[in-house]
Amino acid sequence: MYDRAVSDPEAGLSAEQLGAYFALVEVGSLLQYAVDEHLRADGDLSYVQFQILARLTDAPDGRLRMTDLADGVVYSRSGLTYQAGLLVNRGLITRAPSPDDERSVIVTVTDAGRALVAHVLPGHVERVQQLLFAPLSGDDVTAFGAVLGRIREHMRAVPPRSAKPRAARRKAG
Amino acid sequence: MYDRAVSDPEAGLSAEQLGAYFALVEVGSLLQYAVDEHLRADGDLSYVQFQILARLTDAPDGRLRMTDLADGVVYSRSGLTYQAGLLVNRGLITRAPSPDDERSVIVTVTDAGRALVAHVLPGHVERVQQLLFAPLSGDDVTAFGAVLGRIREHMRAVPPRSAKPRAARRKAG
DNA sequence: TATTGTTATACTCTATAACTATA
DNA sequence: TATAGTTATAGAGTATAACAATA
Repeated sequence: MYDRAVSDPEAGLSAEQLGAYFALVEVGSLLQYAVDEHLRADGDLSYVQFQILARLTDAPDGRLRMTDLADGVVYSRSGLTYQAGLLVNRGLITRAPSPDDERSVIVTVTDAGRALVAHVLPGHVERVQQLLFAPLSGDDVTAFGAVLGRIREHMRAVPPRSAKPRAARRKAG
Repeated sequence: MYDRAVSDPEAGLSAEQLGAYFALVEVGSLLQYAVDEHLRADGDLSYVQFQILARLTDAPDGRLRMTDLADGVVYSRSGLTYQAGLLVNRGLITRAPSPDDERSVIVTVTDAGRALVAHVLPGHVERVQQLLFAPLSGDDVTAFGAVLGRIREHMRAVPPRSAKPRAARRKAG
């Protein structure tokens, strides 16, 4: 890769860090690509749509507020509204105002939505297995997962994305 | 995450694998997001554009063929043409037909392009350092990089993306 | 006044197919 | 006939801002 440009000693990344960074970017990109392709072909779903459905499938009663979904799926609010609209049109989820808080909208997976997740899941998992884990030993997975978990926690300590735009906007004008 | 839905024993991912997978997706996404944001703010560059410039900066004489760029940057040919067009408009690269093979186009970084990379690089590396490596020990980085490298090699053994569309199309019709 | 969500809109990016030109 | 690249075009996705409604 562009090692010479980036591993300038001044810049502050060792050759080893650099290699890990590039590998992470490439692996993440390739995995994303493969998984996306499968979900699209097998269920006509984008990865984001799959995430929404899967999260709902896991939630108690298959229900979550829009805000809760947005926090997990990384989206802007309008982006989530857009995606949710697509899923509603396909009968995979429903939206209804919350009884508790009339401002909120409760999203619920339909049976069709659950069925689609179930349909797509085996192939999804298979791809992950074959692409990501096939070349790794059990110990590798343990070590890899541990480090990633640590990084994730560290990153989470930093600002959340969906919160910033709205909150920051109001101050700036 | 959607553990219940995905960790179905039938499906074939252990809880540990699942955790690693989710962590990878989240870390990759967060890192991408942060880095993208910085490149955009500091240099008005998308990550892809930055990759193109950085790869050229590293190449001998700062020159590469379009095809070589496409292979590395994961793009469809038309997508690369589009991005290259943007960079040409900004004076960051130039395009010229290859003397060797008149079909080919040689892309070259301009001084302005090199300057922009140099301008953006410190901040870019800083983000990676702070977000990705800050919570890791030297040993962590070593282990992490080793596993990622193995995965990457494994993934590379699988089909390349930019090659498929064109090659597959001709057979299908 | 703050929060939840939608809508309108504009823009970026990507992919497909058709096309040109060279090998 | 195969390869390199461009163009036209259409579609998906995203972000911003303005908006309505509830707390």
